Amino acid sequence: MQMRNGMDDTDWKILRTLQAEPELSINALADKVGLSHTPCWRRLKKLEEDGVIASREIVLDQRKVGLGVDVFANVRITRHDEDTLEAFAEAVESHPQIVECFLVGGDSDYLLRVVAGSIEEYERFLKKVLVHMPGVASVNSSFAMRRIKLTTRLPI
Amino acid sequence: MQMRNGMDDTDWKILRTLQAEPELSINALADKVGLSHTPCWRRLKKLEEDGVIASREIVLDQRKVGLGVDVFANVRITRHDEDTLEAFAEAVESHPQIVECFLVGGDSDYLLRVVAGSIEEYERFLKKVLVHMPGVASVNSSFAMRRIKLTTRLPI
DNA sequence: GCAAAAAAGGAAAATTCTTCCTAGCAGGCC
DNA sequence: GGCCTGCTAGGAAGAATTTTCCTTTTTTGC
Repeated sequence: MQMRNGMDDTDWKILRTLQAEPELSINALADKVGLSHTPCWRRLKKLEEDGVIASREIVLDQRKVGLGVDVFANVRITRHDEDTLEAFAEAVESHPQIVECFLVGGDSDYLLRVVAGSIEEYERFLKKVLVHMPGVASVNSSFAMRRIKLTTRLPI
Repeated sequence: MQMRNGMDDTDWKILRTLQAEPELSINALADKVGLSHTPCWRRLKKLEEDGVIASREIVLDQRKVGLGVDVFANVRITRHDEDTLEAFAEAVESHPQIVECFLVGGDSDYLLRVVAGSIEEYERFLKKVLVHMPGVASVNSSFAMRRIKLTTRLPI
Protein backbone atom coordinates (compact mmCIF):
# COMPACT_ATOMS: atom_id res chain seq x y z
CA MET A 1 0.00 0.00 0.00
CA GLN A 2 1.27 3.40 -1.06
CA MET A 3 1.99 5.63 1.96
CA ARG A 4 2.66 9.39 2.00
CA ASN A 5 3.40 11.15 5.27
CA GLY A 6 2.23 8.08 7.16
CA MET A 7 -1.16 7.98 5.49
CA ASP A 8 -2.61 5.59 2.94
CA ASP A 9 -4.81 6.41 -0.03
CA THR A 10 -7.99 6.14 2.00
CA ASP A 11 -6.73 8.65 4.56
CA TRP A 12 -5.91 11.11 1.79
CA LYS A 13 -9.29 10.59 0.28
CA ILE A 14 -10.91 11.35 3.62
CA LEU A 15 -8.92 14.57 3.90
CA ARG A 16 -9.73 15.64 0.37
CA THR A 17 -13.40 14.83 0.72
CA LEU A 18 -13.73 16.61 4.05
CA GLN A 19 -11.85 19.65 2.82
CA ALA A 20 -14.27 19.94 -0.06
CA GLU A 21 -17.33 19.35 2.13
CA PRO A 22 -16.45 19.92 5.78
CA GLU A 23 -19.96 19.37 7.09
CA LEU A 24 -20.38 15.86 5.76
CA SER A 25 -21.69 13.42 8.36
CA ILE A 26 -19.66 10.30 9.09
CA ASN A 27 -22.10 8.25 7.09
CA ALA A 28 -21.97 10.47 4.06
CA LEU A 29 -18.20 10.67 4.29
CA ALA A 30 -17.91 6.90 4.65
CA ASP A 31 -20.03 6.46 1.54
CA LYS A 32 -17.88 8.82 -0.48
CA VAL A 33 -14.61 7.18 0.48
CA GLY A 34 -15.94 3.64 0.17
CA LEU A 35 -15.86 2.51 3.79
CA SER A 36 -18.55 1.77 6.32
CA HIS A 37 -18.99 4.38 8.99
CA THR A 38 -17.02 2.70 11.77
CA PRO A 39 -13.62 2.37 10.12
CA CYS A 40 -14.14 5.78 8.57
CA TRP A 41 -14.85 7.27 11.96
CA ARG A 42 -11.76 5.63 13.44
CA ARG A 43 -9.55 7.01 10.70
CA LEU A 44 -11.02 10.45 11.19
CA LYS A 45 -10.34 10.35 14.92
CA LYS A 46 -6.79 9.24 14.25
CA LEU A 47 -6.23 12.08 11.82
CA GLU A 48 -7.46 14.48 14.49
CA GLU A 49 -5.33 12.91 17.22
CA ASP A 50 -2.25 12.98 15.03
CA GLY A 51 -2.89 16.63 14.34
CA VAL A 52 -3.15 16.19 10.58
CA ILE A 53 -6.55 17.78 11.01
CA ALA A 54 -5.36 20.70 13.11
CA SER A 55 -8.77 22.08 13.95
CA ARG A 56 -12.27 22.73 12.80
CA GLU A 57 -13.26 26.35 12.50
CA ILE A 58 -16.21 28.52 11.76
CA VAL A 59 -15.40 31.17 9.21
CA LEU A 60 -17.23 34.46 9.53
CA ASP A 61 -17.93 36.90 6.74
CA GLN A 62 -15.57 39.79 7.42
CA ARG A 63 -17.83 42.41 5.93
CA LYS A 64 -20.91 41.18 7.74
CA VAL A 65 -19.24 41.45 11.10
CA GLY A 66 -18.02 44.93 10.29
CA LEU A 67 -14.40 44.13 9.48
CA GLY A 68 -14.28 44.84 5.79
CA VAL A 69 -10.80 46.33 5.69
CA ASP A 70 -7.69 44.21 5.18
CA VAL A 71 -4.29 45.78 5.49
CA PHE A 72 -0.92 44.26 4.80
CA ALA A 73 1.76 45.69 7.03
CA ASN A 74 5.41 45.23 6.24
CA VAL A 75 7.20 45.54 9.52
CA ARG A 76 10.92 46.08 9.75
CA ILE A 77 12.64 45.19 12.98
CA THR A 78 15.63 46.88 14.61
CA ARG A 79 17.51 43.79 15.67
CA HIS A 80 17.28 40.20 14.63
CA ASP A 81 18.26 38.39 17.83
CA GLU A 82 16.07 35.65 19.19
CA ASP A 83 14.81 37.74 22.13
CA THR A 84 13.46 40.47 19.91
CA LEU A 85 11.85 37.92 17.66
CA GLU A 86 10.25 36.19 20.62
CA ALA A 87 8.90 39.40 22.12
CA PHE A 88 7.49 40.46 18.79
CA ALA A 89 5.82 37.10 18.24
CA GLU A 90 4.14 37.31 21.64
CA ALA A 91 2.84 40.77 20.88
CA VAL A 92 1.45 39.51 17.56
CA GLU A 93 -0.26 36.65 19.32
CA SER A 94 -1.91 38.94 21.82
CA HIS A 95 -3.57 41.17 19.22
CA PRO A 96 -6.53 39.54 17.50
CA GLN A 97 -6.64 42.25 14.83
CA ILE A 98 -3.49 40.65 13.46
CA VAL A 99 -4.73 37.55 11.72
CA GLU A 100 -1.58 36.60 9.86
CA CYS A 101 2.09 37.11 10.49
CA PHE A 102 5.05 35.60 8.67
CA LEU A 103 8.75 36.18 8.97
CA VAL A 104 9.85 36.69 5.39
CA GLY A 105 13.15 37.02 3.63
CA GLY A 106 13.60 39.75 1.11
CA ASP A 107 12.95 43.43 1.61
CA SER A 108 11.13 43.44 4.84
CA ASP A 109 11.11 41.44 8.03
CA TYR A 110 7.54 40.62 8.87
CA LEU A 111 4.47 40.55 6.73
CA LEU A 112 1.23 40.97 8.68
CA ARG A 113 -2.38 40.98 7.66
CA VAL A 114 -4.48 43.16 9.92
CA VAL A 115 -8.28 43.38 9.84
CA ALA A 116 -10.17 46.51 10.76
CA GLY A 117 -13.58 48.12 10.46
CA SER A 118 -12.31 51.16 8.60
CA ILE A 119 -9.19 52.88 7.42
CA GLU A 120 -9.35 55.22 10.39
CA GLU A 121 -9.56 52.30 12.76
CA TYR A 122 -6.50 50.78 11.15
CA GLU A 123 -4.61 54.03 11.48
CA ARG A 124 -5.38 54.14 15.17
CA PHE A 125 -4.17 50.56 15.50
CA LEU A 126 -1.03 51.42 13.58
CA LYS A 127 -0.20 54.42 15.73
CA LYS A 128 -1.25 53.02 19.07
CA VAL A 129 -0.14 49.42 18.76
CA LEU A 130 1.88 48.38 15.73
CA VAL A 131 4.66 50.93 15.87
CA HIS A 132 5.08 50.32 19.60
CA MET A 133 5.48 46.60 19.35
CA PRO A 134 8.85 45.22 20.54
CA GLY A 135 11.71 45.96 18.17
CA VAL A 136 9.69 47.65 15.44
CA ALA A 137 11.75 50.01 13.30
CA SER A 138 9.24 50.88 10.60
CA VAL A 139 5.86 49.87 9.23
CA ASN A 140 4.79 50.10 5.64
CA SER A 141 1.05 49.58 5.09
CA SER A 142 -0.76 48.46 1.93
CA PHE A 143 -4.52 48.43 1.88
CA ALA A 144 -6.22 45.57 0.11
CA MET A 145 -8.46 46.98 -2.55
CA ARG A 146 -10.07 43.70 -3.39
CA ARG A 147 -10.01 40.19 -2.11
CA ILE A 148 -9.64 37.70 -4.92
CA LYS A 149 -9.17 34.58 -2.85
CA LEU A 150 -8.75 33.50 0.75
CA THR A 151 -9.07 29.88 1.66
CA THR A 152 -7.96 27.34 4.24
CA ARG A 153 -8.17 24.50 1.73
CA LEU A 154 -4.85 23.00 0.78
CA PRO A 155 -3.94 21.41 -2.56
CA ILE A 156 -3.59 17.80 -1.46
CA MET B 1 -31.78 46.42 22.53
CA GLN B 2 -28.37 47.36 21.12
CA MET B 3 -27.95 46.19 17.52
CA ARG B 4 -24.77 46.09 15.42
CA ASN B 5 -24.91 44.91 11.82
CA GLY B 6 -28.40 43.59 12.41
CA MET B 7 -27.42 41.41 15.34
CA ASP B 8 -28.14 41.76 19.03
CA ASP B 9 -25.81 41.05 21.94
CA THR B 10 -26.80 37.39 22.09
CA ASP B 11 -25.97 36.86 18.42
CA TRP B 12 -22.54 38.38 18.94
CA LYS B 13 -21.99 36.22 21.97
CA ILE B 14 -22.86 33.16 19.92
CA LEU B 15 -20.35 34.18 17.27
CA ARG B 16 -17.62 34.90 19.79
CA THR B 17 -18.22 31.70 21.68
CA LEU B 18 -18.29 29.56 18.56
CA GLN B 19 -15.19 31.20 17.17
CA ALA B 20 -13.33 30.37 20.36
CA GLU B 21 -14.68 26.82 20.50
CA PRO B 22 -16.04 25.80 17.11
CA GLU B 23 -16.89 22.25 18.10
CA LEU B 24 -19.29 23.13 20.88
CA SER B 25 -22.58 21.26 20.67
CA ILE B 26 -25.78 23.24 20.57
CA ASN B 27 -26.43 22.40 24.19
CA ALA B 28 -23.01 23.50 25.38
CA LEU B 29 -23.24 26.63 23.28
CA ALA B 30 -26.71 27.41 24.59
CA ASP B 31 -25.42 27.06 28.14
CA LYS B 32 -22.55 29.44 27.52
CA VAL B 33 -24.68 32.14 25.96
CA GLY B 34 -27.49 31.75 28.48
CA LEU B 35 -30.23 30.39 26.27
CA SER B 36 -31.94 27.05 26.03
CA HIS B 37 -30.94 24.95 23.05
CA THR B 38 -33.92 25.72 20.83
CA PRO B 39 -33.63 29.51 20.53
CA CYS B 40 -29.88 29.11 20.38
CA TRP B 41 -30.21 26.66 17.51
CA ARG B 42 -32.60 28.99 15.68
CA ARG B 43 -30.20 31.90 16.00
CA LEU B 44 -27.34 29.75 14.76
CA LYS B 45 -29.30 28.67 11.69
CA LYS B 46 -30.19 32.27 10.99
CA LEU B 47 -26.56 33.33 11.21
CA GLU B 48 -25.68 30.60 8.73
CA GLU B 49 -28.54 31.49 6.39
CA ASP B 50 -27.64 35.17 6.48
CA GLY B 51 -24.08 34.25 5.64
CA VAL B 52 -22.62 35.84 8.75
CA ILE B 53 -21.19 32.41 9.36
CA ALA B 54 -19.77 31.93 5.88
CA SER B 55 -18.71 28.33 6.30
CA ARG B 56 -17.33 25.69 8.56
CA GLU B 57 -13.94 24.35 7.61
CA ILE B 58 -11.47 21.73 8.60
CA VAL B 59 -7.97 23.11 8.88
CA LEU B 60 -5.14 20.78 8.01
CA ASP B 61 -1.61 20.99 9.32
CA GLN B 62 0.39 22.21 6.32
CA ARG B 63 3.57 20.44 7.36
CA LYS B 64 1.85 17.17 8.07
CA VAL B 65 0.32 17.03 4.62
CA GLY B 66 3.68 17.83 3.04
CA LEU B 67 3.08 21.49 2.24
CA GLY B 68 5.50 23.16 4.60
CA VAL B 69 6.58 25.96 2.29
CA ASP B 70 4.75 29.28 2.14
CA VAL B 71 5.72 31.81 -0.48
CA PHE B 72 4.47 35.34 -0.91
CA ALA B 73 4.42 36.37 -4.53
CA ASN B 74 4.13 40.01 -5.51
CA VAL B 75 2.67 39.99 -8.95
CA ARG B 76 2.75 43.02 -11.20
CA ILE B 77 0.28 43.19 -14.02
CA THR B 78 0.72 44.73 -17.46
CA ARG B 79 -2.63 46.41 -17.78
CA HIS B 80 -5.22 47.35 -15.23
CA ASP B 81 -8.39 47.08 -17.23
CA GLU B 82 -11.31 45.07 -15.93
CA ASP B 83 -10.85 42.26 -18.46
CA THR B 84 -7.28 41.58 -17.40
CA LEU B 85 -8.29 41.68 -13.78
CA GLU B 86 -11.11 39.26 -14.41
CA ALA B 87 -8.96 36.82 -16.34
CA PHE B 88 -6.30 36.93 -13.67
CA ALA B 89 -8.84 36.34 -10.90
CA GLU B 90 -10.16 33.30 -12.70
CA ALA B 91 -6.71 31.87 -13.08
CA VAL B 92 -6.07 32.40 -9.37
CA GLU B 93 -9.29 30.65 -8.53
CA SER B 94 -8.40 27.64 -10.61
CA HIS B 95 -5.06 26.97 -8.92
CA PRO B 96 -5.43 25.50 -5.45
CA GLN B 97 -1.75 26.15 -4.65
CA ILE B 98 -2.70 29.81 -4.44
CA VAL B 99 -4.46 30.08 -1.11
CA GLU B 100 -4.63 33.85 -0.84
CA CYS B 101 -4.76 36.66 -3.33
CA PHE B 102 -5.41 40.34 -2.72
CA LEU B 103 -5.33 43.31 -5.01
CA VAL B 104 -3.24 45.82 -3.11
CA GLY B 105 -2.31 49.42 -3.56
CA GLY B 106 1.25 50.49 -3.20
CA ASP B 107 4.25 48.98 -4.93
CA SER B 108 2.80 45.95 -6.45
CA ASP B 109 -0.47 44.85 -7.86
CA TYR B 110 -1.33 41.51 -6.38
CA LEU B 111 -0.12 39.80 -3.27
CA LEU B 112 -0.46 36.03 -3.33
CA ARG B 113 0.32 33.35 -0.82
CA VAL B 114 1.27 30.09 -2.47
CA VAL B 115 1.79 26.80 -0.66
CA ALA B 116 4.23 24.15 -1.86
CA GLY B 117 6.02 21.03 -0.72
CA SER B 118 9.46 22.43 -1.33
CA ILE B 119 11.30 25.38 -2.76
CA GLU B 120 11.90 23.44 -5.96
CA GLU B 121 8.22 22.71 -6.27
CA TYR B 122 7.45 26.38 -5.89
CA GLU B 123 9.97 27.29 -8.54
CA ARG B 124 8.32 24.91 -10.95
CA PHE B 125 4.96 26.46 -10.16
CA LEU B 126 6.41 29.91 -10.66
CA LYS B 127 7.91 29.09 -14.04
CA LYS B 128 5.14 26.90 -15.37
CA VAL B 129 2.09 28.67 -14.02
CA LEU B 130 2.49 32.02 -12.29
CA VAL B 131 4.44 33.90 -14.93
CA HIS B 132 2.06 32.66 -17.60
CA MET B 133 -1.09 33.80 -15.93
CA PRO B 134 -3.09 36.45 -17.81
CA GLY B 135 -1.52 39.88 -17.78
CA VAL B 136 1.43 39.08 -15.55
CA ALA B 137 4.38 41.42 -16.05
CA SER B 138 6.64 40.30 -13.23
CA VAL B 139 6.68 38.17 -10.08
CA ASN B 140 8.72 38.84 -6.99
CA SER B 141 8.79 35.94 -4.52
CA SER B 142 9.51 36.04 -0.78
CA PHE B 143 9.79 32.79 1.10
CA ALA B 144 8.30 32.64 4.57
CA MET B 145 11.00 31.65 7.01
CA ARG B 146 8.66 31.25 9.91
CA ARG B 147 4.95 31.36 10.53
CA ILE B 148 4.14 33.42 13.57
CA LYS B 149 0.37 33.44 13.24
CA LEU B 150 -2.34 32.34 10.86
CA THR B 151 -5.91 32.30 11.99
CA THR B 152 -9.46 32.54 10.71
CA ARG B 153 -10.71 34.02 13.98
CA LEU B 154 -11.79 37.62 13.76
CA PRO B 155 -11.61 40.24 16.50
CA ILE B 156 -15.31 40.71 17.16
C1' DG C 1 -53.29 47.85 30.46
C1' DC C 2 -54.13 45.11 26.59
C1' DA C 3 -53.42 42.87 22.15
C1' DA C 4 -50.18 41.37 18.80
C1' DA C 5 -45.76 39.88 17.69
C1' DA C 6 -41.44 38.07 18.79
C1' DA C 7 -38.52 35.31 21.35
C1' DA C 8 -37.77 31.55 24.64
C1' DG C 9 -38.50 27.00 26.65
C1' DG C 10 -39.81 21.92 27.05
C1' DA C 11 -40.63 17.57 25.19
C1' DA C 12 -40.30 14.34 21.64
C1' DA C 13 -38.84 12.65 17.10
C1' DA C 14 -35.21 12.00 13.91
C1' DT C 15 -30.64 11.80 12.90
C1' DT C 16 -25.92 11.23 13.90
C1' DC C 17 -22.05 9.86 16.68
C1' DT C 18 -19.73 6.49 19.42
C1' DT C 19 -18.85 2.10 21.35
C1' DC C 20 -18.59 -2.79 21.46
C1' DC C 21 -18.13 -7.04 19.56
C1' DT C 22 -17.49 -10.11 15.54
C1' DA C 23 -15.60 -11.21 11.02
C1' DG C 24 -12.27 -11.09 7.29
C1' DC C 25 -7.68 -10.64 5.45
C1' DA C 26 -2.54 -10.33 5.07
C1' DG C 27 1.97 -11.40 6.70
C1' DG C 28 5.21 -14.11 9.44
C1' DC C 29 6.68 -18.49 11.25
C1' DC C 30 7.08 -23.24 11.86
C1' DG D 1 0.49 -25.54 3.53
C1' DG D 2 -1.43 -24.57 8.10
C1' DC D 3 -1.74 -21.69 11.91
C1' DC D 4 -1.14 -17.81 14.70
C1' DT D 5 -1.06 -12.77 15.25
C1' DG D 6 -2.18 -8.23 14.34
C1' DC D 7 -4.63 -5.03 11.70
C1' DT D 8 -8.64 -3.22 9.43
C1' DA D 9 -13.50 -3.50 8.27
C1' DG D 10 -18.41 -4.20 9.35
C1' DG D 11 -22.96 -4.59 11.90
C1' DA D 12 -25.80 -3.62 15.63
C1' DA D 13 -26.91 -1.27 19.78
C1' DG D 14 -26.58 2.56 22.92
C1' DA D 15 -25.62 7.45 23.74
C1' DA D 16 -25.67 11.93 22.38
C1' DT D 17 -26.99 15.54 19.41
C1' DT D 18 -29.80 17.90 16.19
C1' DT D 19 -34.21 19.23 14.64
C1' DT D 20 -39.13 19.86 14.94
C1' DC D 21 -43.43 21.01 17.10
C1' DC D 22 -46.10 23.10 20.37
C1' DT D 23 -46.69 25.94 24.61
C1' DT D 24 -45.28 29.72 27.54
C1' DT D 25 -43.11 33.98 28.44
C1' DT D 26 -41.50 38.45 27.28
C1' DT D 27 -41.44 42.51 24.66
C1' DT D 28 -43.50 46.19 21.84
C1' DG D 29 -46.90 49.41 20.20
C1' DC D 30 -51.20 51.43 20.81
